[in-house]
Amino acid sequence: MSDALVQDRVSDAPDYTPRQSAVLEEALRLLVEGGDRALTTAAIARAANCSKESLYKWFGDRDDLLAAMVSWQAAKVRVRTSSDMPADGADFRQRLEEFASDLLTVLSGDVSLALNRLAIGQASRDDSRLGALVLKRGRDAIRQRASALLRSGLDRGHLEFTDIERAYRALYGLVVGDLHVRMLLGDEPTGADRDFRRHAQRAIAQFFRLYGTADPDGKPSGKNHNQH
Amino acid sequence: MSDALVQDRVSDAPDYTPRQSAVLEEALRLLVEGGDRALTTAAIARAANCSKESLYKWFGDRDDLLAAMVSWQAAKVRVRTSSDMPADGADFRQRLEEFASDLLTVLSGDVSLALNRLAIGQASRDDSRLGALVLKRGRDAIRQRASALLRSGLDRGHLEFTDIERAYRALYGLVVGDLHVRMLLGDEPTGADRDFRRHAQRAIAQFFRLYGTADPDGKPSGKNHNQH
DNA sequence: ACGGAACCGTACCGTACGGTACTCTATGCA
DNA sequence: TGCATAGAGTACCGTACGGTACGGTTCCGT
Repeated sequence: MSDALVQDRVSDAPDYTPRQSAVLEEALRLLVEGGDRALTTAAIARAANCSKESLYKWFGDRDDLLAAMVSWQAAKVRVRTSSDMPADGADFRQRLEEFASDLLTVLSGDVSLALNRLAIGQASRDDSRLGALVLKRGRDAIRQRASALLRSGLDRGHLEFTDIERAYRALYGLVVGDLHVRMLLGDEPTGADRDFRRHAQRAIAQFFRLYGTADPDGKPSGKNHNQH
Repeated sequence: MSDALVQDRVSDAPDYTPRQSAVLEEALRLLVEGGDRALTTAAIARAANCSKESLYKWFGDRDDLLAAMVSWQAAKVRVRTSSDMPADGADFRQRLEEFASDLLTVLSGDVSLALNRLAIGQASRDDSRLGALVLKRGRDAIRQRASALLRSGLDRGHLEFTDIERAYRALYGLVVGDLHVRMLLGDEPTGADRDFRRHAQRAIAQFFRLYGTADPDGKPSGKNHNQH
């Protein structure tokens, strides 16, 4: 699946006209402010100053429009895949902390929460592609970035693991915990949870205690018990 | 919030008549099989062989009926809070593994997923209590059980931590990872993820590397770096 | 200046759902 | 036996939404 990265980037990201982008932007605003109930075709047309007929001409179905919203938002959020690889151990650790902090920031964003709620709410409908779309454009993109980072840490000897999937899952779990689902259910994170940088640092520290090598500059320590 | 446990147990668990319970059961079946679209008052009445008028008389509003479904399911799932506390370190570890395995089993259950989807889908509506209800009756109940376990491990010297909230969050994260949200979005866990017992064991092993004392029979080792 | 395409605003249609009212049956009680 | 209450089944109402059709306006190419 990773060998089709470039093709995905091109074929899956339809470029919308400025007008269409504006419409999608208004639709996202409506969704964030009023939830799925506010996201009627009439309301979108009104908010975007266009006619319903144009909506159907530009995006096809209503479901197609929802899908376009996901694609559009995913394209906007697409993180800068920092081209340069981390230099030393301290740098690598900081990269991980940045990733963790970014992850928390993205997941707790208004638009992300609203879109995830929408997709989850429709996940039961068998004809809905929204869930799969969010998984692909959202979570898998995040996993790609994390996996690249983890692999680089492995190659440089900052990390030790055999199964990158397990390492990623632990990383994600330590960083996010149940915060995401709580927020999806409408829980507002309380004071301590709002300090993403601090929490990211703690989570990464724990991650290093599980998968890190003792030496901050590389050279596996052999102390790691993750394989058996 | 923990000092009101018994009161909560009593006042928040309305006991439904057998007839009402049967209706709620049918409603849950409908929800699982057809999603929220299938959960119309007419469909519920038809499935439960009762009249819509009776539905409104028994449960009030439609939202009240949804809330009743959550309460009913939560009461059914209410875990046996194993009265006896773990004996030695091995026993304690097994208790944690059981908790982790149970957690994964519950979260991946049909009804749990359907109800969480329903509540999340409505979390944007400002007048919906479903999200808060699921948080309280579902997740907080789980956290209570885990917290009791963690505290017992701390008291007996199997674990070391200062902030039980952080310890719980790490535990939850290591066990669940992003599996729950993936499933909520409609992703079917692939082969390896289905083996909950194995995964639970691995997660607990990692948790012990973060919060466990070296000695399996107690006595803090001082090797734990979780506080600062 | 003319013709046409794009498109906004609105009206319209069919349908589906939440909620209510009404009729008819059965069961319990005096 | 007569009566009352509960409840099933159904018809009904208002509303809201997805989707389509139509008139009017603006803008562009010729």
